[in-house]
Amino acid sequence: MITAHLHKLRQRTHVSADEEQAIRNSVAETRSVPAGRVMVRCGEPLSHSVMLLEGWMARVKDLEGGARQVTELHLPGDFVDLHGFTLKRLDHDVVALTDSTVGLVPHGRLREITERLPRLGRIYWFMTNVDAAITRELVLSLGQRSAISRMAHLFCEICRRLEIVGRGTEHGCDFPLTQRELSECLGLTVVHVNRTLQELRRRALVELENRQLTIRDRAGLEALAEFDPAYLYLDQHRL
Amino acid sequence: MITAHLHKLRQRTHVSADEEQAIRNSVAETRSVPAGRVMVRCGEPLSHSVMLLEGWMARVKDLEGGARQVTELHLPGDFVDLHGFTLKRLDHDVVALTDSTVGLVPHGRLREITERLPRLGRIYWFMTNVDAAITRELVLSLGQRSAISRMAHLFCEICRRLEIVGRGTEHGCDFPLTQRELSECLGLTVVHVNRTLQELRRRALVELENRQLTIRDRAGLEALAEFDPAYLYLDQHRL
DNA sequence: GCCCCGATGTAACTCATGTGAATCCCCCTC
DNA sequence: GAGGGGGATTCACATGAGTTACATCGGGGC
Repeated sequence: MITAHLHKLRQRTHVSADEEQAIRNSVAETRSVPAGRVMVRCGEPLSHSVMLLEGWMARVKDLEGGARQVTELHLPGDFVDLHGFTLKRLDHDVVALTDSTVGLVPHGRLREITERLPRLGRIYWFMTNVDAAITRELVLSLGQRSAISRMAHLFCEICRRLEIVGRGTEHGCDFPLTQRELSECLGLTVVHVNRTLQELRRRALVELENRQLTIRDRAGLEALAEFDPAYLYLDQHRL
Repeated sequence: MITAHLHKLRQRTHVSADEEQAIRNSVAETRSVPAGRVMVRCGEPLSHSVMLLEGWMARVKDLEGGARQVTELHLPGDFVDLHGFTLKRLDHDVVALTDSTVGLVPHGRLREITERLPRLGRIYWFMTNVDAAITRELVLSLGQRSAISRMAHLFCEICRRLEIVGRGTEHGCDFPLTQRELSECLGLTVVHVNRTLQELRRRALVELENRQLTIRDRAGLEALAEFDPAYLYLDQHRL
């Protein structure tokens, strides 16, 4: 269950047996979460962090008029609120997009890790910095990329991130979001998401049907998106 | 010189005498940097982090066609690339927007801090997480706020952040960006920045002249922006 | 088998923002 | 004080994306 998380870490750096044991011991409890549930609520005091074992979640920020923006999508193996360990409360909600399974990690255990296994502490610091890099790339998308390039970029990113945890291939992956949720990720309206999706299909780049993403022309898609995975920091790091 | 940085930290948490000493000792060298210089270049291997002592800098990401997006503005007291300590290379450039002074902090000394002063390590982890929160708020702006609300939000944020380090008041602050740079922060064209600026002036909310920002109606500005400073985490934290 | 309801698909029209110039205005320099 | 250059401003026009309104599809409940 926790293997996705370990895959994700080992993609980026060595994890010793000691460190792996500490990670396993850090999960105090696992829980099922139904789709739609608010897993972590904006502003509430936090005493543990949530490791996503199975399913998809999203960090969302709302505006008064009802507008909603997804700030980051979370896939199996991600900590959805590791930053909550130092921040102690979040500036956004975390909601389950699908039925999910999570592991709860008490902040006390994370704190011990920073005291007893400073290297593992740096690994987790690193992982929050990778989250931040993903968010910066989204800023670039929202600020400068056209709707179609933006959507292409999201597909490239998600598929690549799923590959790492053994849930996607170069030809596609599960993609359980509705067009409404997709629109909240991309800063577009549902109608325009629909148009853009059709344009991607018309250009024979991707197909999205039945919550399944099929990539027909990966090179073409990545070119359209100007996708460069460097910001995911997928190579090995000394930490 | 380093006082802005200490102010910024002490706004958020207690810093002991020991910790303060470690911070002061961490700066190996100070340097002057002219406006326009690329301080840290995307992708280059890093061996130290840069603390901004005086002046403004920006993290920028470029697209092939020449489009450029600022992902975060940096003010005196900020580390511009503390995340580089764990990432080892950046996914963006850092450029000086004004003549600046910086302190260089070798990664070795940061590493020692995580080993010998784990609490100070957590404080710095916390600070990178605050940077990430600022970036998330920008995602919300770019994805959902209108041009005028987006610009109002930026003014609210910058002024508040400058107040903390003693360089702004509730009535305004220095604002040395050109309209082009402003457009790169907001994901707008220069022309539309100009229009929007005039609309803000017409509504008697702010005035921007001679690189000086004057806030005429703070409550009105914050309402227009839906500005809630919670995401800056300005209260005291136990770390 | 039928009804609901959410998700998806389409079309027509509107509007915020982008494009591409031209002009103006300082401020600097020679 | 003539010339130059970057920034600011303005205008006319183009367009990508939003809005509104409806039609269709498809699965789940009864």
